[in-house]
This record gives sequence, structure tokens and C-alpha cells, in this order.
Amino acid sequence: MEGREFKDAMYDGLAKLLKALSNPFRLEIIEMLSQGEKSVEAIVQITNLNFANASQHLQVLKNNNIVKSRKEKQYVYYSLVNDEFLALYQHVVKYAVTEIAELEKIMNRQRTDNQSGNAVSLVELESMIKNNNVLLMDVRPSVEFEFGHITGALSLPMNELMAKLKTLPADKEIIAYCRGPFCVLADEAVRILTEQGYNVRRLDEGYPEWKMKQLEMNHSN
Amino acid sequence: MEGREFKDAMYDGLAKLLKALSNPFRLEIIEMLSQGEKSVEAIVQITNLNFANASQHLQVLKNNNIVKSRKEKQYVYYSLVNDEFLALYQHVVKYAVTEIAELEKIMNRQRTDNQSGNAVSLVELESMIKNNNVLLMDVRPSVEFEFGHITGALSLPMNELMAKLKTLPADKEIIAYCRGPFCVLADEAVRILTEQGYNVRRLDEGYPEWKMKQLEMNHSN
DNA sequence: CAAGTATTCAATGTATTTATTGAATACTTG
DNA sequence: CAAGTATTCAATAAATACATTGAATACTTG
Repeated sequence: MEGREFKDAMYDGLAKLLKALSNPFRLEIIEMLSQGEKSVEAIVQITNLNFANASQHLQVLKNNNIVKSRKEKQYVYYSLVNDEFLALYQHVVKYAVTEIAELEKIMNRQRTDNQSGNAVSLVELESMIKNNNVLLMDVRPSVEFEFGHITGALSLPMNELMAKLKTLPADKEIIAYCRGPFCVLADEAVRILTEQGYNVRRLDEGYPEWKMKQLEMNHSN
Repeated sequence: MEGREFKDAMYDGLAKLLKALSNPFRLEIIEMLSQGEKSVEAIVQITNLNFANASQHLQVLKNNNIVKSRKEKQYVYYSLVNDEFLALYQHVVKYAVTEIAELEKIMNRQRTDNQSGNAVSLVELESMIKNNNVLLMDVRPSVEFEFGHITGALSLPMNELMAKLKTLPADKEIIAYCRGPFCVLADEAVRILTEQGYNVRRLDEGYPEWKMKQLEMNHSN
């Protein structure tokens, strides 16, 4: 193979991968799957796509080795192909929200509207947990919590939040987290709990970011 | 802003960035610019695009904050917008060549054809340099070497290689490197020098990967 | 095995991306 | 300031991506 042919093949392949990623619905699907595997039905519900369209997008992701599927009974479950891909996706998101002015602005506005402006980073969280006086609260649906969560977190899904308000200690600072930087559940929790007089902030990142960070640390040891 | 609106805005923004990256010519331009700034003319020559088309692609990259331009005399010079982007691009490439079977295969075939199969990684290089008996050789054009190169490397551009063969020590192992994993100059050098009886291997990565690694190390200190 | 449900396939029209062409602009140099 | 050069702009045609629709498939359960 000549040098030119080789390069063309590599750039074509790269472009194919990036093309598969360059659609907002497919990105939303990827984001969903970063919380664990989901049925097509669940994907349809959350994305507001119809079945045929969602299926089409899923095929694109599958043909580009971004997701894999397994069949159980009459349902098909999709999940991300591996953690390397998740790390890449997170890098893209991180770049976008820190380096693209437009997205940074939207993100900040969202956080201000929800009174969750001063978010805590994963690094800060670590030292806060060491100093102990903090309650880490996972506000995702319990299925997602069960699939995996930050060590030491308490599961308190949004729909149970109001009912279980009294069980929360008034003296501890509360850190709420959910799926990641785009997830608004934690914002919502911060808004509600602030109104109720709690000292609460959100975590900048979510469970998948924490998970990848753990993997990285294990790898470098 | 409602949660749905917010998410849509974020995914649209992300998709826009990825769309700008999802074209083989634009990727080739990015790869070129990772060696330093280039004039439109240089970009046209290497990519085989015509001026109007190259300019169009450059506008796309510029509108998405991937490249920036500066004008000097009648020439316009383009360069990558910052190192964060370069790091992201390198992550994409690394993912693609290690996780996408198709690209991995093409890469391996290329290396086998050029007798440069057992490439050295940056990590290996480091320890080899400590143990000293190795000559690190940069085979890129001298302009690129002058813009930046791996510490301790000798500049020996491909077009001078044959002429300066005798100046190379026969007792040292030679490591040739160029622009990165897609660059075939180092393969070419390995082929030629092996024929001449030298003990030579190529570096898996290139100058930009080394540069980013240095930055990372400085950052974590 | 019939009926129901989950998912995918295939076909079509529309929107978007890309290459090509020719002209316009901007800058330099004599 | 005229002529030449580098780059961009604008318009168009061709290729590709996407949403929508209706049907087909595959599987489960009674």
C-alpha cells in the first residue's frame, strides 16, 4: 500500500467514526448508555424518537462499534462497547464544555437558573469526604444506582426526595450528583433542598466520570 | 431554560463540533497543523484539494473553533486553536487505531510492508535514552524540526537521508520518528536504513504526541 | 399455533454536506 | 496606482444523512 492510500484509509476510517458521533440524538443515546444498558423502549421514551428512527440510529452506532446489543426474551438491550469509548466520549464532552464558549455559556446559565452555580469537582469531593462532614446523595433512578454508584453515596431518587426530606441531616453539607455534566436532576435537587434550608451543592460530574477516574487510578498503580 | 431545552442545546453543540471533525480532508488538515502553522498553499499542496475547496474546509474548522488564522503579507497562516484540542484529537486517533479492528489491521499491514513492525513506544524510548546507546532521528522536513522536536533528536530529513548515510554511527541503535502514527516517513527511513544494514526501528508516535506528554507531566507536577 | 409485542427493514422525500466553477476581494510590489 | 498573487465568496449540482411511513421479522405467551 502506498503512503497516500494508507493515509486515505486511516482518515476515512477516523471520519467514519466521528460521523457516527456527530448527531445529537446519537449523543443522547450514548449519554444514556453511559449509565448502563437500556432497552430500545427506554431509549425511545427518553429521546422522543419513534421506534424506527431510534432503531436506525442504534444501527449506526452498532455498525461503528460504539454500542453492542444483546437480546433477552423479546427485548433488545443496548450498551456501550467498552470503557475506552466512554473515556473518549467524556473527553469530548469535557473539551466542549470548557473550551467552546457557546456551550460554556449555556452550561453556566443553566447552573445559575438552578442556583447550583458553585458546583463541586470530583477532586474537591475526595478531600471533603476525608474530612467527613458531608453527605453524598445520588439522585438518579434506583436502577441506575444499583448498576453502579460512587462509593459511600446514599440513593435518594428525585421522585422520593420530597417524601424523605426529613431523613436528611440538617447539620451536614449535602452534595447531590446524577448522570454527568448534562444531567439536570442534581440541579433540581439543589434548587429544592436550598429552598428547604439545606446547605447543598451539586457535583460537577456524575457517576460515569467517577467510574472512569477510578479505572484510571487503578491502571496507573 | 427547561431541562429538555438545555440538553438539546448541549447535544446540538457537541454534534456540531463532531460534525466539523467528521471529514477525512479536515482530519488531514488537522494532522498537518499539529506540526505547526501552515499557509493555505501548503495545505493545498499536501491534501490535493483545490484552493476554493481547501478554503471551505478551513472555514468550517475556523467556525468551530478548531483552527485559527493570522495574515502576514499576502499569505494566511492557519494553526490549531490550542493544545487542549490537540490532546482531544490525539485521543480520538489513539482510540481508533487501538479499538477499531479495521484501522488496526490497516496500520499493521502498513508497518509490516515497511519492515517497521516492532515500533518503539514513547515510554520505551524514555528508558532507552537513559541507557544511552541510542540515536534518535527526526526525519521530518527541517521546518517542522525547527518549530519543535523531541529533546536530543538529530534532524535528518528524508531528502537528505541518502546523502548523509555515512555520518550515522553503525554501533548505535537508531530510532526514527516523524509526525505521528499516520506518518509514513519514519517507515520509509526504517526500510532504507535496514537495507543498509543499520539496526533501526520507528517510534510508534511522533513529535506532537511527545509534546502533549511533556505538557501533561508538567501539569501533574 | 395464533395473537400480541418489540424491533428492524425498506422505500421515499427532504435537508444537509461536499466538490466544482467562476468571480470577487485583499494585499503586495513595482 | 496598475498588475499580479493569495485567498475567499457565491452559486450550483451531486452525494449523503435523516425522518417518516408502512410493512416484515422475531420472539413470547396463552
